[in-house]
Formats: sequence, C-alpha cells, structure tokens
Amino acid sequence: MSAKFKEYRGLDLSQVNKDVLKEWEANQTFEKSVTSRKGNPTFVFYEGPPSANGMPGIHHVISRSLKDIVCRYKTQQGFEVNRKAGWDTHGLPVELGVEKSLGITKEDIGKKISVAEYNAACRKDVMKFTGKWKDLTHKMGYWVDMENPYITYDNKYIETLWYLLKELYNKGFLYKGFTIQPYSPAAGTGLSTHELNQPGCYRDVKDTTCTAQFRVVKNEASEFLYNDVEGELFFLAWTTTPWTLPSNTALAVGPQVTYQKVKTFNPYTGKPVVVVLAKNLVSAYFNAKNADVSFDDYQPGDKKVPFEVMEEEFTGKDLAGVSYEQLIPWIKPDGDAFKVIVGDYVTTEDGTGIVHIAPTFGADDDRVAKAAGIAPLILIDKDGKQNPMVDKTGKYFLIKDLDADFVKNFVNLDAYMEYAGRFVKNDYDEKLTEKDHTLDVDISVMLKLENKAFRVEKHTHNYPHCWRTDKPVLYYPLDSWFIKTTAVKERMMELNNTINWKPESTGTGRFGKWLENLVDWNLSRSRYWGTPLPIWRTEDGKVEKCIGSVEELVTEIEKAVAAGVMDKNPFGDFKAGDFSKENYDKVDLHRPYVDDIILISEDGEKMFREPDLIDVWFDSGAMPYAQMHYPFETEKEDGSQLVFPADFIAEGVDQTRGWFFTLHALGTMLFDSVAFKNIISNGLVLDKNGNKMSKRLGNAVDPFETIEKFGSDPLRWYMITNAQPWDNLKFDQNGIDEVKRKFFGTLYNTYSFFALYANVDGFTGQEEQVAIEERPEIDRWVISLLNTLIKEVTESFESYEPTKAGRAIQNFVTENLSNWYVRLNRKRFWGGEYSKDKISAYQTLYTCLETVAILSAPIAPFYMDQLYKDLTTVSGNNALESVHLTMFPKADESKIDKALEQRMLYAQDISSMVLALRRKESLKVRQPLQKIMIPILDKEFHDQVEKIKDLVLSEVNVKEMEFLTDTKGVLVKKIKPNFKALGPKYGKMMKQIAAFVNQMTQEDIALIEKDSKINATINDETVELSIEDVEIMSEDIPGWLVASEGKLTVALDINVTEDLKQEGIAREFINRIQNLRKDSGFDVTDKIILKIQKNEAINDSVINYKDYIASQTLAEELNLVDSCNETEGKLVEIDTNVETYICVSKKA
RNA sequence: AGUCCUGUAGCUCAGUUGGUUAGAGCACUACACUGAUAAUGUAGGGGUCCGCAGUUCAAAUCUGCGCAGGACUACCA
Repeated sequence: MSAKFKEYRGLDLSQVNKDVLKEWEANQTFEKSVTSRKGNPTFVFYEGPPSANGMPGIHHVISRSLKDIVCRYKTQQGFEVNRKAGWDTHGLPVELGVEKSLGITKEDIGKKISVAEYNAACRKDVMKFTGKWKDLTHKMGYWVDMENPYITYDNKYIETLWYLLKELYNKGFLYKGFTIQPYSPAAGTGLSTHELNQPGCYRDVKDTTCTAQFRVVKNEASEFLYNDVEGELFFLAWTTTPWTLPSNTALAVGPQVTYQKVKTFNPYTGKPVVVVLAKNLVSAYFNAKNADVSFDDYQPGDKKVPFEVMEEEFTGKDLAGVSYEQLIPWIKPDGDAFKVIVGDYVTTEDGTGIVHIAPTFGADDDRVAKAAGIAPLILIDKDGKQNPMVDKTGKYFLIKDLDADFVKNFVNLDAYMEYAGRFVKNDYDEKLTEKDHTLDVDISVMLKLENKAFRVEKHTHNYPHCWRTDKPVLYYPLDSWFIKTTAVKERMMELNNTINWKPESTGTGRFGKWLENLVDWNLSRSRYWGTPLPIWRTEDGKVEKCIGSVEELVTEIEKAVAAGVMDKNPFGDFKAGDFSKENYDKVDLHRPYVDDIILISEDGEKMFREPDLIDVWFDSGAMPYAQMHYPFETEKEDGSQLVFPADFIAEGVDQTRGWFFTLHALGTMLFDSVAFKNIISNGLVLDKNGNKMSKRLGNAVDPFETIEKFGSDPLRWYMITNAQPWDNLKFDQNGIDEVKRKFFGTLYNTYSFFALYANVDGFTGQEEQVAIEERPEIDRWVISLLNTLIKEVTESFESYEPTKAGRAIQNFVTENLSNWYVRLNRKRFWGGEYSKDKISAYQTLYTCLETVAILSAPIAPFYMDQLYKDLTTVSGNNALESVHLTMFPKADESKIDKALEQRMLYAQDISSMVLALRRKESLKVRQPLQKIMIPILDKEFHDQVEKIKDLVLSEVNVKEMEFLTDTKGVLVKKIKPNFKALGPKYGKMMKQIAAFVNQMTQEDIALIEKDSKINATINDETVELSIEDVEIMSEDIPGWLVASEGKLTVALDINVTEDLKQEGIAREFINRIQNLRKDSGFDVTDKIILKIQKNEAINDSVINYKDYIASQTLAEELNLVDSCNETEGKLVEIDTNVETYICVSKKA
C-alpha cells in the first residue's frame, strides 16, 4: 500500500483507456465481475447478434454502451450478469458479398460452383470482420464474453432451431401457402416484410403509366350501359405497371362508387369513344375548358378534345358482372375471366376508380379475384409447373421454357413472340440502360396504336426496392412456408403491454401498431447459405415430416437406408446424446448435405426436403434458446437450465420489426411469455448537421479513430448525456471535447487538488472518521448533496435512464463539488495546522471522489477505475481490485439535510449578488469591505442565513452581516400576486386582482403585513386578500447599494475606511508574493525571507499586517527596507500608481 | 398516403401536476481572479418556446388544424 496519492502531470484519457485495458486483461477483471457474483440473483441480458461481415460503425458504440452501462450497473448492484456474445452468420448480405467477390450470380450456383464450395466460401467470409469487432468491443470497454459466442451457423445452434420449428409445427403454427410476395429477381429470393422495411427501400421512381381502354362486351348483362351509346364503349383503368396488363383477368370497381359515361374521342387515334370512369375523377381526365369544344369540328390530332359527360350514373354494384374483351390477347386464362368485380379497397383518390386486376402480380388482386371466382393468368412451364407470365429472373417466359401443349392451346404465338423474353424492368437486364425503352413504354405504344390506350404519361410514385441489390422488387406468386403469427396476435399484444419499453412510444406506438396489423410470418427463403427448413415431403405433398433433432434425422435416414432409398447414412457416425464438439463436427446441417437426404414415408414413398431456407430473423429471434443448445444441453442433471426471459435487451430502433419482433413472437408462441422485460431502443447516429452517416457521403465517423483520439470514456459520456438515447444523436466531435474538458477535466483537477495537499499533509484516508455532526456546515452540505445524488443516480439507472444519471453526476461534480465545495475550502487545505477540521475536509472530499468514481463507473469504466484505485490503494478502504467489483453505494437518508441544501443555495445566491455589486463599483474582492445587510423576511429565513453567514462573508471578503428586520420602514418593498393561490379562488377576477395588487403602495403593503389581510374593491365587490395570496419581497434600501433577486435582497456598504484600505493592501502583497514564490519555482511548503522596499503608501499596512502577511506566505522574516537590490527585488504594482520592490528568498 | 417521434438562444439540450422575469452548457463580448492555472469566477448581449386557432383568470406546457425534419408502416391501381 503506497502512502501517497498518485499525482499526474496531465490528463490523457486515451492513454488511461489503454492502461486500464491492460490491467483488466491481466487481472481478468471482467471474469471476476461475473464470478464474484456467483450464487447471487441473476440479471439476464441478451446480446443481439451483429453480422460480422460488415465493419462496425460509430452507431454500434451507442447501443453497446447502453448495454454495457446497464450490465455494469446491475453487477454493482450485486447481480450475476452473464453476457454471451453472438454472431449472426446466415443470410442474404453474406451471400451477396460472396457472389460479388467470386464474380458470380445466383444462377451460377450449382453450375459454375458447387453449393458445397459456395457455402464454404460463405462460412469463411461471414467472419471476416470479427477481428475488427472484437477490437472495437475491447477498446470501447464493452464487457461481453467474446470467447464463447453463439454462432448461428453452428450445428448445435441449428439443431435447436429445428427443435423449435418442430414445436411450432406440432402446435400447428407452421404451414405452406401460396401468396403474392415481394420478390427480388436480382437477388433471386422472396423478401420478408422486415426486409422490405429496411430504411431506404421505398424510393420514388418515375415510371410510364397507362390508362387503358377495356372494351365492354355488348350482351344482356351490359345492355343497360349501351343506352344512348353509338359505337364503342370502354372501361378506363389506370396502372403504374403496364407490363402486368397482359396478365389482366378482371377489373375491380368500388361497390359504392358512382360511375359515369363520357362521350369523347381517343386522343391518340381520334376515334370516337364512350368511356366509363368514376364520377369524381372525370375532371382529372377531362379539362373543363374543353367542355364547349364542338364535336363536329374535331379533327384527329387536335389538342383540344371535346367531351360530353352523360347524365346517367351507375354504382360499382351495377357494373359488377359485366364482361369486357381481353385487352392484350396473348395468352388465354384457364377459367372464368374478364369481368367487372367489386373490390372493397377501390377508391377514387387516383386513377379512374376502376382498378386493373392481375391476380398473379398483386396481393389485393389475388384476393378479390379469388373471392369472385376469376382465374389468374397462368402459364405451364416445361416441367409442368404453374407460373405467372414472368419467370424468376424477371422476364416474360420464353416459348422454349413452356410446355408445348400449353403453348399450342393457350398462346397466341404471333402476337406474343415479339415480347417473349422481355424483362419487365430494365434494371433486371444487365444489357439495358436507363436510355433503353422499358417494356412499359413499348406496351403502352402498342396500346396507343390499337386504340386501347386513353392516356400514357410519366408518373412518380413510391416503389419498394430490394435492400441489398437496390433493384426494384416484383410482387410475385410464391410457394412459401409461414408461421401463423396471426393466431397469437392478441396474446402478443397482451404480453407486449407488460414490457417496459424505453421510450414508451416505441412499444405502444411503433411496436404495438405493428402487432395490430400483424400478418403471418413468411419463413421461406430460396437461397443457399442459411438454416435449412427441416421438413421432408412426399412428391404429392400428402405426407410430410418435420425433423426436430440430429438424432431424429439420423434415425430416419437409417429407415431410408434399410428401405434402399439411400445407399448409406451420411451422418452414420453421429452418436446420439454425445454433445461434444467432435461429435457435432461429424455432421453438417447446411445445404447441400441435407438436400441429398431422402427419407421414406410410412407407406414407403420417397420424401424430399422442402428446398427452402428459413428467414435469418428466425435465427436471431431464437437466440435465447439456441445459444444454450436448448433443450439438448439444458435442464440436465447438472442443474443448467434455460435462461429465459431476458431482464434487459437494447438495440437500435431499426430492430423493432426485426429482432424485437422475432424474439417476442417466438417467446409468445413457444413459451407463452415475453422474451424480454425491459428494453431500450436507441435512435440513429447522425452527423453533426443531422444527416445520415454513410460511407458514400464521407461523413461517417470512424469509431477507432475517435476512441484513439479521445478515449472511450468521453465518447461514451458524450453519447449518453448529450441527449436521451432514443432521440437521434447529432454526433459532433466538439461535444466530446467539451465533455472531456468540462466533466473529466474538472474531476481530474479536483482529484489533483486533493492528492497534492493530502500528500503534503500526509493524509491517507486511513484516519479515524470525523463524526458527521462534528464536521463543519459546508462538509455536511456536500455530503448531503452526495447522498441525494446517490439516490437520484440509482433511481435513474433502475428506470433505465442513464442520461439522467450521467447528467446528475456531471452537475454534482462541476457545480457543487468543484465550483463550490473545493473553491470555498481551498484555504482549509493549504497552510495551517493539520487539525481535525482539515481532516474533516480531506475525508469529505475523499468520500465525494470515491463515491463519484463508483457512481460513474458504468458510464465511464476506464477513468473511474483509475480514479477509484488511485484513491483506495492509499486509503485501503473498500480496496477492491477494480471499481467494477464494488457494490453500488446506498443513499444514507439521515445525511440528507434539505434545509442545509436550501441555505447553501442562499449562500451561493447572496455571494453571487455581492460579487455583482462589487463589480459594479469596481471593488476588487481582495479589498475587504465592512458590512452587508440583508432584510429578513421571516424567522426561518433568518436562522438559515445566520448559519451560512461566515461562509458568505469569507467568500465575498466582507467583515460583518447585519440582518434588517423592518420595523422602521426603511425598506422599500415589492408586492406580487400569488397566482397559484389566487387562481383557484377567484378565477375570472384574476386580472383585476392582479392590477389591484400591483398598484398597492408601501403603506398598503405595511398594512397587509400587519393585519395579514387587506380588502380590495373589485367591480363593487369587496374581496379579502390574505397574506398568503401575495408575495412580498424587499426591493430597495434607500441610501445603500442594493441588489435584489427573487426573494433575496442584499445591501453592501462600500465605504472603504483607512483600516480596510490597509488590509486590502496587505492582501495585495500576499497575492504578489505568492506569484513571486510560484515564479521562482518554490515548493508550496518552502519557507521564505521577505524584504519590502519602503513606500509611504504601504508602510502602515505592512507594519500593521505583518503577521498576517507572513503567515499566509510562509515568511519566516519580513522587513521593511530602505532599498531593495534591483537585481534581487521585483517591481510590483500594489495599487494604481503605487509601486514598490519585493525581495523573496528561500530560507536555507 | 397512414402511424409515431421531434421542433425552446447561433449550437447541444433542460423545463415538474398549466401559475406571470422561459433556464443550463458551448460559442461570443467585457471584466475579475491567479498556490486547482492548458483551470476558474462575474456580468452582458442573444428567444415570435415552428405557425394558426381553441380551452382557461392564466398555455412553452392541454386540444385541434397546419408547417418543417426524422423514423416507421404501405404493392390502393
């Protein structure tokens, strides 16, 4: 144990960061922080797995800081907090990264490169940035077990996923369905809604849109429409995707919408037509200015097209059932089609009020078509499978890829050939650029020529794009496996209400609304690198089997081998019940190995694996179970069990529909429980101008550089205290710098001050504690505040509000501890005897510093650990190896003295006012003054101020304080209505009462003070105002220099007597001498010999205050001399035009 | 398009149950202090509390309608 407190020559937080890291590593502090809590209650934390194939950014620092703060805090509260790191390893980002680096596309997988090789590449690639992640985690001081992480591609991890899938399957939550889904031809996979909801997916794009004319078939059903119509009658329908028009099989109308016929000409062909559209939208298609244009004068090509709205009106219901001719007769649908149907979602907000229906390319379309018995436009491919008109690469089917019989019976080859093989979006064809005509344009032009297009124009609309390939998404019919989350929707909402969300609005609003509009979770992904769906099916799909463990799979394979379906069992070496790594290394549950496994049904039919992978969000949402290899290695004899649910998780708000959702869904469906009880969802990190950070814009902040430059502590402190974590953070390096100077600099200075003098006096912290009641007022004050602080910080951390905790600590350190306590007590520390009072001061300051270190440790783990150790290794109190092993202090209510805190506020205010008065009169603080006077409002106030009298006097350098009780009326008073008291009583009369009070004279005030009431006449009514209804304060004391603020008024005697003048001069001397000492490089404790050259203006002062000067400057001798040797002496200015020489020499 | 969040000094943020002089830090200006000194103190300037309307004796605060920014949701053609 060293006897001296360590003194530093500067504060380098970046270096502290490095030093403390080394110690943690050497001492295994993190491990100890967990093991030392063994046997205590646990606090369960789940780490959301990042994907290690991307670089960590500054935004990762904020969510990881939040996690770390809570976990460290809970550890300090005595909980055992295990923290297992994890890696998200599957999924599209990895695959696309590999495709890019190998220079291949999805089409090439299985051809140019085997699936096995491809997946091996993914496995390798996904972990490429783990080094960087570990490094950042380490440097930023995020304590999490990186040595034993869970990895989602691990066989054991996958085995748990299979187990869970089987559980869901057995509960009937897993089903196969066909729906229209977002599909990315470029990525070759369907996209889940969460993927589609990645930021930036919806973008404004300008597309060619087309309002097409659908010719009404004249028959019995449509006869009523043909009333008064000569020639051709059309329905108008608008689409933003003209490429879906060949797949049209119906038109939808709103059942309540009113429609009208309009007689006009087709603007492109000039042919006379009658068109049907919603009444509300007539004006959108026909300019009222053209209403008078003559039909007779119209020539094809004229810009102004005449029109006439026919009076007859129809509702959507009337139109339902009317047939129309196929718009683009390339391919015949197999079944009923080309009829008007009703759709409840049809509105007249845009388009024509008649909606083109292509059931193969729209979810709503599919739904209403099915309901009306309308067939979709289906193609049969050469494998005999049903398809929409567009293949999976995003182009119209080539004839060669279709079934020959189908082509013969359903396809109009002459018309279709020209368009077969065309990509529906230019983005899908690498050979096409933006300049090339899109299919939309070509089809629109074709329709124009055929008198089938009524209007063609560019239109900007919002369209979803694939989050990885940036290319537009297609809505496409896909076979998929779903989890029936809708079945537990109500329960999920109920359970969600029990979760403590920070901020609350994310839980009730964003997450709650999402749950209200829940759809089934689409689990399928048609890719390669991911968790395979463990379902095997017979070819006809009638028998299926869901596999829930490796053991079960091995057993099933044995059956297949026995039946001769498989040659041998590829997983034959696997030993059931052996959970060693070696055993699990014998199998690989990924593709292509599982694809090669053929099982056999009870009836002896072959069963093949459903080729899909599962959504990666299932991987991460299942981490509570899979990280422990549930249930295989939990709930065993050794007592290990599932750690569930979490007490706490934290991630970015962008995870709301991702991880937060999948955790919650699985927790609800599998265990009928929440998966987490408390959650902080943090906002985004933006650049200092509020823009999103991106590599492209070059405004991304590198976390490594930032930590290297500033150290992690100020970075963490800044991120946490600058704004609430759920608000977006406008990241500004100047903010870190400010935190460093303001908070860490001040704290460091305070410690340095303490260490300097403690070492001089030999204070070690081992001294017997001075009883709190024996300590001076100011010590008890700061200790009171300290305990208030402990309370506040604890409450803030407990309610997951680290921002409040950090701000409270910072305020205490900079305002109360440094700026008031230390500043006012400097004299107690330097000079003078090593008395009880001095020890009390040291002990008080020591306690504050140590407590601040412990309170702040969760947020600033590095510097606080150093500070803590610098203090405790000397004192031996509470001397644990690290601050992170300590217990959080408990507030001692008995030490909290609110009255004391209040009167210290008075002291601060009075001092500040006196200093302001001095400034006004240009009276230096070094010049002592005789008296201040304070009018007394009540006894309590008097008692309070009396107690801090000395403090104030020394702070402002004044000799005495006089209390004025106003009996003689020397005070000028001010009176104000007390609105809070008057409001409820008088309501509407407030304005008049306020006016009455404001015009009260000094006599009136005296009266109300005497009688405690006064009568006011308001609107001929007499109102009795009591003393409680007003606030009275003194404002002025005639003849004195007065300052007044709120309730306080202070008067200052500015008369400088000869005596005061002399004392002032003495203090000037002390100041000059101290400066000389310092300039000469003397030690604080060095004794000196002083000579001062005589000067009329100062002689008396030096003689009268000789002892005072000597004691303050540690002068053994002090003499006035006739002349100081000029080389030895220094010329100093004592007062305006008063100069003399001083000689300072060290005593031998 | 809908939902949610945010909007207070040049910048970053506080602002309790509505109560009458709207605060702090940074930055700026001036002054002071000088044994915590790459600190510190005091004072000053700087505000349409996004706008409008309403409720109320009283609105930064509550309500409604807008505006701006952000996030999220969404294939309405």
